[in-house]
Amino acid sequence: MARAATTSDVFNAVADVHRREILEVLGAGERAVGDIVDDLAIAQPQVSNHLRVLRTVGLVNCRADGRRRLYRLQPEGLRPLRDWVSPFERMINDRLDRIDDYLGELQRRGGGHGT
Amino acid sequence: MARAATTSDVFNAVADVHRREILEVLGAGERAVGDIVDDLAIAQPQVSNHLRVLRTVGLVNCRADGRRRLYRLQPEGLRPLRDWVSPFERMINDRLDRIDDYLGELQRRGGGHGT
DNA sequence: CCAACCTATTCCCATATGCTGATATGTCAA
DNA sequence: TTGACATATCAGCATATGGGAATAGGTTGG
Repeated sequence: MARAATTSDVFNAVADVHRREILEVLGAGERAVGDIVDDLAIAQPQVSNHLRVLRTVGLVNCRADGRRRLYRLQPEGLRPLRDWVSPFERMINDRLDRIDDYLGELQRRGGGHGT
Repeated sequence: MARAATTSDVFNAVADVHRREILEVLGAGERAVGDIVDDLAIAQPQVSNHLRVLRTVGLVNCRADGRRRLYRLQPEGLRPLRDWVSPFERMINDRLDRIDDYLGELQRRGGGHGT
Protein backbone atom coordinates (compact mmCIF):
# COMPACT_ATOMS: atom_id res chain seq x y z
CA MET A 1 0.00 0.00 0.00
CA ALA A 2 1.08 3.57 -0.48
CA ARG A 3 0.21 6.50 1.69
CA ALA A 4 -3.46 6.96 2.45
CA ALA A 5 -5.28 9.11 -0.09
CA THR A 6 -5.51 12.79 0.72
CA THR A 7 -9.24 12.47 0.23
CA SER A 8 -9.59 9.64 2.71
CA ASP A 9 -9.40 11.68 5.80
CA VAL A 10 -9.50 15.15 7.28
CA PHE A 11 -6.04 14.47 8.68
CA ASN A 12 -4.62 13.63 5.28
CA ALA A 13 -6.40 16.51 3.61
CA VAL A 14 -5.04 19.00 6.11
CA ALA A 15 -1.51 17.61 5.89
CA ASP A 16 -0.83 19.80 2.87
CA VAL A 17 0.34 23.34 3.61
CA HIS A 18 -1.48 24.87 0.68
CA ARG A 19 -4.73 23.28 1.71
CA ARG A 20 -4.30 24.64 5.21
CA GLU A 21 -3.67 28.09 3.78
CA ILE A 22 -6.78 27.82 1.67
CA LEU A 23 -8.80 26.92 4.73
CA GLU A 24 -7.36 29.92 6.56
CA VAL A 25 -8.41 32.21 3.74
CA LEU A 26 -11.87 30.70 3.75
CA GLY A 27 -11.97 31.21 7.49
CA ALA A 28 -12.46 34.89 6.75
CA GLY A 29 -15.48 34.16 4.58
CA GLU A 30 -16.71 32.88 1.26
CA ARG A 31 -14.27 33.29 -1.65
CA ALA A 32 -14.14 32.59 -5.35
CA VAL A 33 -11.42 30.38 -6.77
CA GLY A 34 -9.73 33.33 -8.42
CA ASP A 35 -9.53 35.22 -5.14
CA ILE A 36 -7.71 32.33 -3.55
CA VAL A 37 -5.36 32.12 -6.52
CA ASP A 38 -4.52 35.80 -6.10
CA ASP A 39 -4.23 35.65 -2.33
CA LEU A 40 -1.95 32.64 -2.16
CA ALA A 41 -0.13 32.81 -5.49
CA ILE A 42 -0.86 29.17 -6.27
CA ALA A 43 -1.65 28.16 -9.83
CA GLN A 44 -5.34 27.94 -10.58
CA PRO A 45 -5.46 24.25 -11.48
CA GLN A 46 -3.84 23.42 -8.20
CA VAL A 47 -6.24 25.53 -6.24
CA SER A 48 -9.12 23.83 -7.98
CA ASN A 49 -7.68 20.44 -7.18
CA HIS A 50 -7.00 21.30 -3.56
CA LEU A 51 -10.56 22.54 -3.29
CA ARG A 52 -11.75 19.26 -4.72
CA VAL A 53 -9.87 17.40 -2.01
CA LEU A 54 -11.25 19.68 0.68
CA ARG A 55 -14.74 19.27 -0.69
CA THR A 56 -14.41 15.49 -0.75
CA VAL A 57 -13.59 15.32 2.94
CA GLY A 58 -16.31 17.81 3.81
CA LEU A 59 -14.14 20.75 4.80
CA VAL A 60 -15.62 23.16 2.29
CA ASN A 61 -18.70 23.47 0.15
CA CYS A 62 -19.29 25.40 -2.97
CA ARG A 63 -22.06 27.27 -4.73
CA ALA A 64 -22.22 28.75 -8.19
CA ASP A 65 -22.40 32.48 -8.70
CA GLY A 66 -22.48 33.29 -12.37
CA ARG A 67 -19.25 32.14 -13.88
CA ARG A 68 -17.59 32.08 -10.51
CA ARG A 69 -17.67 29.42 -7.86
CA LEU A 70 -17.85 30.56 -4.27
CA TYR A 71 -16.28 28.28 -1.72
CA ARG A 72 -17.14 28.37 1.92
CA LEU A 73 -15.54 26.79 4.94
CA GLN A 74 -17.42 23.96 6.62
CA PRO A 75 -15.92 24.15 10.09
CA GLU A 76 -17.62 21.04 11.45
CA GLY A 77 -15.33 19.11 9.17
CA LEU A 78 -12.45 20.04 11.41
CA ARG A 79 -14.08 18.37 14.36
CA PRO A 80 -12.22 15.04 14.05
CA LEU A 81 -8.98 16.96 14.17
CA ARG A 82 -10.04 19.00 17.16
CA ASP A 83 -11.42 15.94 18.93
CA TRP A 84 -8.25 14.00 18.41
CA VAL A 85 -6.00 16.70 19.83
CA SER A 86 -8.26 17.56 22.74
CA PRO A 87 -7.26 14.67 25.02
CA PHE A 88 -3.65 15.82 24.76
CA GLU A 89 -4.56 19.42 25.50
CA ARG A 90 -3.59 19.31 29.15
CA MET A 91 -0.30 17.56 28.46
CA ILE A 92 0.53 20.14 25.82
CA ASN A 93 0.13 23.05 28.20
CA ASP A 94 1.42 21.65 31.44
CA ARG A 95 4.85 23.06 31.84
CA LEU A 96 4.21 22.73 35.55
CA ASP A 97 4.44 18.99 35.36
CA ARG A 98 7.76 19.22 33.62
CA ILE A 99 9.09 21.70 36.18
CA ASP A 100 7.91 19.33 38.89
CA ASP A 101 9.72 16.52 37.15
CA TYR A 102 12.82 18.62 37.04
CA LEU A 103 12.64 19.66 40.67
CA GLY A 104 11.86 16.14 41.71
CA GLU A 105 14.86 14.89 39.85
CA LEU A 106 17.09 17.48 41.50
CA GLN A 107 15.92 16.29 44.91
CA ARG A 108 16.39 12.69 43.97
CA ARG A 109 19.92 13.48 42.94
CA GLY A 110 20.64 14.77 46.43
CA GLY A 111 19.41 18.38 46.37
CA GLY A 112 22.85 19.87 45.74
CA HIS A 113 22.74 23.56 44.81
CA GLY A 114 26.01 23.64 42.90
CA THR A 115 29.40 25.38 43.41
CA MET B 1 7.16 17.42 -6.44
CA ALA B 2 5.41 14.60 -4.66
CA ARG B 3 3.58 14.76 -1.40
CA ALA B 4 5.48 16.36 1.45
CA ALA B 5 7.54 13.92 3.46
CA THR B 6 5.87 12.46 6.51
CA THR B 7 8.89 13.61 8.47
CA SER B 8 8.60 17.19 7.29
CA ASP B 9 5.80 18.21 9.53
CA VAL B 10 3.70 17.30 12.51
CA PHE B 11 0.67 17.48 10.24
CA ASN B 12 2.11 14.98 7.81
CA ALA B 13 3.35 12.72 10.57
CA VAL B 14 -0.05 12.62 12.21
CA ALA B 15 -1.85 11.99 8.94
CA ASP B 16 -1.23 8.27 9.28
CA VAL B 17 -3.76 6.35 11.34
CA HIS B 18 -1.22 3.98 12.79
CA ARG B 19 0.95 6.81 13.95
CA ARG B 20 -2.02 8.44 15.63
CA GLU B 21 -2.81 5.16 17.35
CA ILE B 22 0.76 4.88 18.53
CA LEU B 23 0.56 8.37 19.98
CA GLU B 24 -2.66 7.46 21.75
CA VAL B 25 -1.00 4.44 23.32
CA LEU B 26 1.94 6.55 24.39
CA GLY B 27 -0.50 9.04 25.85
CA ALA B 28 -1.04 6.54 28.64
CA GLY B 29 2.67 6.44 29.40
CA GLU B 30 6.04 5.17 28.33
CA ARG B 31 6.03 1.94 26.29
CA ALA B 32 8.51 -0.41 24.69
CA VAL B 33 8.29 -1.12 20.99
CA GLY B 34 7.12 -4.66 21.63
CA ASP B 35 4.25 -3.44 23.78
CA ILE B 36 3.03 -1.23 20.96
CA VAL B 37 3.35 -4.12 18.52
CA ASP B 38 1.16 -6.26 20.79
CA ASP B 39 -1.34 -3.51 21.55
CA LEU B 40 -1.94 -2.44 17.97
CA ALA B 41 -1.18 -5.62 16.04
CA ILE B 42 1.11 -3.83 13.63
CA ALA B 43 4.24 -5.55 12.37
CA GLN B 44 7.37 -4.69 14.32
CA PRO B 45 9.35 -3.11 11.45
CA GLN B 46 6.46 -0.78 10.77
CA VAL B 47 6.15 0.24 14.37
CA SER B 48 9.87 0.97 14.43
CA ASN B 49 9.58 3.02 11.29
CA HIS B 50 6.53 4.92 12.49
CA LEU B 51 8.39 5.68 15.69
CA ARG B 52 11.30 6.95 13.66
CA VAL B 53 8.97 9.35 11.86
CA LEU B 54 7.42 10.48 15.11
CA ARG B 55 10.84 10.98 16.63
CA THR B 56 12.01 13.00 13.65
CA VAL B 57 9.20 15.50 14.02
CA GLY B 58 9.62 15.67 17.77
CA LEU B 59 6.46 13.90 18.83
CA VAL B 60 8.17 11.19 20.84
CA ASN B 61 11.53 10.56 22.42
CA CYS B 62 13.20 7.34 23.35
CA ARG B 63 15.52 5.95 25.97
CA ALA B 64 17.27 2.62 26.20
CA ASP B 65 16.35 0.14 28.90
CA GLY B 66 18.41 -3.00 28.54
CA ARG B 67 17.53 -4.59 25.25
CA ARG B 68 14.30 -2.66 25.08
CA ARG B 69 13.67 0.86 23.93
CA LEU B 70 11.14 2.88 25.84
CA TYR B 71 9.28 5.52 23.90
CA ARG B 72 7.58 8.46 25.52
CA LEU B 73 5.14 11.00 24.16
CA GLN B 74 6.42 14.55 23.76
CA PRO B 75 3.16 16.45 23.88
CA GLU B 76 4.59 19.87 23.02
CA GLY B 77 5.14 18.48 19.56
CA LEU B 78 1.39 18.56 19.06
CA ARG B 79 1.28 22.27 19.66
CA PRO B 80 1.38 23.31 15.97
CA LEU B 81 -1.63 21.11 15.38
CA ARG B 82 -3.51 22.50 18.35
CA ASP B 83 -2.56 26.07 17.47
CA TRP B 84 -3.73 25.67 13.92
CA VAL B 85 -7.15 24.34 14.87
CA SER B 86 -7.70 26.78 17.70
CA PRO B 87 -8.79 29.76 15.59
CA PHE B 88 -11.54 27.62 14.10
CA GLU B 89 -12.67 26.39 17.50
CA ARG B 90 -15.57 28.80 17.80
CA MET B 91 -16.79 28.14 14.29
CA ILE B 92 -16.68 24.41 14.90
CA ASN B 93 -19.02 24.66 17.84
CA ASP B 94 -21.30 27.51 16.84
CA ARG B 95 -24.47 26.08 15.46
CA LEU B 96 -26.06 29.42 16.31
CA ASP B 97 -24.19 31.18 13.53
CA ARG B 98 -25.54 28.73 11.03
CA ILE B 99 -29.10 29.22 12.20
CA ASP B 100 -28.60 32.96 11.87
CA ASP B 101 -27.32 32.46 8.34
CA TYR B 102 -30.36 30.42 7.53
CA LEU B 103 -32.82 32.94 8.95
CA GLY B 104 -30.96 35.77 7.22
CA GLU B 105 -31.18 33.98 3.92
CA LEU B 106 -34.92 33.44 4.35
CA GLN B 107 -35.38 37.18 4.87
CA ARG B 108 -33.18 38.06 1.92
CA ARG B 109 -35.29 35.82 -0.27
CA GLY B 110 -38.33 37.91 0.55
CA GLY B 111 -39.45 36.60 3.90
CA GLY B 112 -42.07 34.32 2.38
CA HIS B 113 -43.27 31.64 4.76
CA GLY B 114 -44.27 29.21 2.05
CA THR B 115 -47.53 28.18 0.36
C1' DC C 1 -23.23 33.49 -33.12
C1' DC C 2 -18.64 34.82 -31.07
C1' DA C 3 -15.18 36.26 -27.73
C1' DA C 4 -13.80 36.91 -23.01
C1' DC C 5 -13.87 35.08 -18.70
C1' DC C 6 -13.69 31.71 -14.62
C1' DT C 7 -13.10 26.95 -13.28
C1' DA C 8 -12.50 22.08 -13.75
C1' DT C 9 -10.16 18.37 -15.86
C1' DT C 10 -6.51 15.74 -18.12
C1' DC C 11 -1.76 14.13 -19.13
C1' DC C 12 2.83 13.66 -17.56
C1' DC C 13 6.59 13.26 -14.25
C1' DA C 14 9.72 12.67 -10.11
C1' DT C 15 9.04 11.54 -5.63
C1' DA C 16 7.83 9.49 -1.19
C1' DT C 17 5.04 6.49 0.66
C1' DG C 18 3.51 2.08 3.75
C1' DC C 19 3.89 -2.69 3.68
C1' DT C 20 6.26 -7.30 3.46
C1' DG C 21 10.15 -10.22 4.13
C1' DA C 22 14.73 -10.78 5.33
C1' DT C 23 18.65 -9.32 7.87
C1' DA C 24 21.71 -6.46 10.85
C1' DT C 25 22.65 -4.40 15.41
C1' DG C 26 22.73 -4.70 20.16
C1' DT C 27 21.75 -6.70 24.76
C1' DC C 28 21.13 -10.16 28.22
C1' DA C 29 21.81 -15.13 29.99
C1' DA C 30 24.50 -19.33 30.60
C1' DT D 1 31.54 -17.82 23.21
C1' DT D 2 26.93 -19.22 22.07
C1' DG D 3 22.08 -18.57 21.79
C1' DA D 4 17.73 -16.10 22.61
C1' DC D 5 15.55 -11.87 22.67
C1' DA D 6 14.34 -6.71 21.25
C1' DT D 7 14.77 -3.40 17.97
C1' DA D 8 16.47 -1.14 13.72
C1' DT D 9 17.41 -1.23 8.94
C1' DC D 10 17.46 -2.66 4.08
C1' DA D 11 15.48 -4.06 -0.61
C1' DG D 12 11.52 -4.25 -3.45
C1' DC D 13 6.74 -3.22 -4.75
C1' DA D 14 2.26 -0.84 -6.02
C1' DT D 15 0.31 3.39 -5.28
C1' DA D 16 -0.95 8.25 -4.91
C1' DT D 17 0.88 12.37 -4.80
C1' DG D 18 1.63 17.79 -6.13
C1' DG D 19 3.15 20.52 -9.76
C1' DG D 20 3.25 22.25 -14.77
C1' DA D 21 1.20 22.77 -19.23
C1' DA D 22 -2.54 22.42 -22.01
C1' DT D 23 -7.38 22.09 -22.68
C1' DA D 24 -12.33 21.38 -21.89
C1' DG D 25 -16.77 23.22 -19.76
C1' DG D 26 -19.89 26.52 -18.60
C1' DT D 27 -21.35 31.59 -18.10
C1' DT D 28 -21.75 36.37 -19.45
C1' DG D 29 -21.95 40.16 -22.71
C1' DG D 30 -22.19 42.06 -27.41
